[in-house]
Amino acid sequence: MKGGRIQAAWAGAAGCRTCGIRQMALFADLQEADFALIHVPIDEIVLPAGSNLYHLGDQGASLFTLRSGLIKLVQSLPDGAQRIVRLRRPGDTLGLEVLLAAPYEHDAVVLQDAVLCRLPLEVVTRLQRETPRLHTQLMRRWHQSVREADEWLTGLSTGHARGRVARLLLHLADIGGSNEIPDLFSREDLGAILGMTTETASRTIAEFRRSDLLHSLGRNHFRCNLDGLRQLADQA
Amino acid sequence: MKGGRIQAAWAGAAGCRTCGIRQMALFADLQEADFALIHVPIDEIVLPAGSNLYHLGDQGASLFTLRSGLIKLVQSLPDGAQRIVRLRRPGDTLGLEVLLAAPYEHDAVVLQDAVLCRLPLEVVTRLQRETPRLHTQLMRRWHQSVREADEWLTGLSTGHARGRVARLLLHLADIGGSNEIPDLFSREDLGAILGMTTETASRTIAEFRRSDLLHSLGRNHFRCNLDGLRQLADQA
DNA sequence: CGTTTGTTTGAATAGAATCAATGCTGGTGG
DNA sequence: CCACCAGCATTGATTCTATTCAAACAAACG
Repeated sequence: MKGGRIQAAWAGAAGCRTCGIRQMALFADLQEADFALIHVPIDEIVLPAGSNLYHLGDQGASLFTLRSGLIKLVQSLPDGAQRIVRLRRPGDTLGLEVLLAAPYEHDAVVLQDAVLCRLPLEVVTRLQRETPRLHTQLMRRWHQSVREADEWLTGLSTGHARGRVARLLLHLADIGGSNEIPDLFSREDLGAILGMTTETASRTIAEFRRSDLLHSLGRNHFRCNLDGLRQLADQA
Repeated sequence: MKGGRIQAAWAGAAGCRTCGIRQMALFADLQEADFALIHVPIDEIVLPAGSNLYHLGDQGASLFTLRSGLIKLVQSLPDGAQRIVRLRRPGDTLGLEVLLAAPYEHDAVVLQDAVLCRLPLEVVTRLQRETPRLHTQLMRRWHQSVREADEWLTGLSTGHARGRVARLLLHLADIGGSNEIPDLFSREDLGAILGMTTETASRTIAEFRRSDLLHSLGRNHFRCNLDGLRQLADQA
């Protein structure tokens, strides 16, 4: 968890035109002619869970589109504690800050085996210069980051532990589109998302299980009582 | 503080070309020719402290540049509590979300008498379409919002009350460029920024005063011991 | 001058952090 | 195949912190 450099396995140049997730990615609105502007191959990167895509402070020259898997963006506090600031899911873009010549602002750590496309800065800036069709998508991505950040602040960092955990679970269920939450996070990660200790996260989950708000389906895999959680989320 | 509709006093069309704060605002990079693209007058709006620039959920048709004053962006929680999510200072842009046809995502409440320029959506979208010189500034603004949001999450919503208050005070001093903090916030606002009760905010400030970390210069106007605060901020 | 609004302070309670120990699980190597 | 080990997760006991409810105070305002 500490060491972590990029353990990338190059998996060939991606075919953006025929990309299966393009409609949900940064290049969604590009048209046939626009692809001619891409003069550099778009690499595909495969990273195992636990590895790092980039580090806070690195001066990067690439953005990334996450094709599959799950990545956490982490910032460290002065006292050494860590806080997970956002999650990136398939279709999301990582490293937008390099468009402003800024270094990466987080540690990007893989939670579930990830496949990404590496978009060289020059490709994106060129497209940005030549075609207006990238602008909207770029703004959409920025906007989504801001929205998610605000939501984490108000929903996941405010109020009592029970309410925060409940809201996170609902959020995850909502994303997954069912009332099941797959084995994504360690208790430590839960704590780092919610700004509480591992122990409190564990205790709260245990309490939810006893109150039949959660039902274990395996290691950290749950089915949840959405209505019950919603009630907690809205009050506490 | 509750009522609040826009109590705008129209103060004439602003002359963007000769604007005193343009170099720090959204239109910083525009050139002479670009201004010809602005076919609608840019109104100037004056709002007194306590009034509302816009409300969460309003379907807006304008962005705003804050020329002077201070504005808080507030989101309400399901249980009725409020959380201040960001502050906007002179030079900042408000309402970027309307570029994506989204309704305003916060209540924008004036903390210090404010003067703003109202930028009609059509003006900004036209400039965006016709000149590349707006793109960088737009991205800079989005980027700054994300950065600020992340900073609030890690710095102001994590750890003990003392550390959070200390970090906020340092942040304010840093912005002001001195070790003095003017009378900006009520205790209630401090609580809403830091995610704690008014009482805890009050107690913490009182404690800082007793420990000579703060020295009262008036109502809520302080001189602060930066080194002492830094020590608290880094550990707690 | 009384009234309102915001601040401070107090006492009691509830909540979360901390410190420490135990349990569980999956992986490794004998 | 089994025994052991390492890494999480859980649980308990205690301490510390923040919230809550309530009251006193101060300043600002009509």
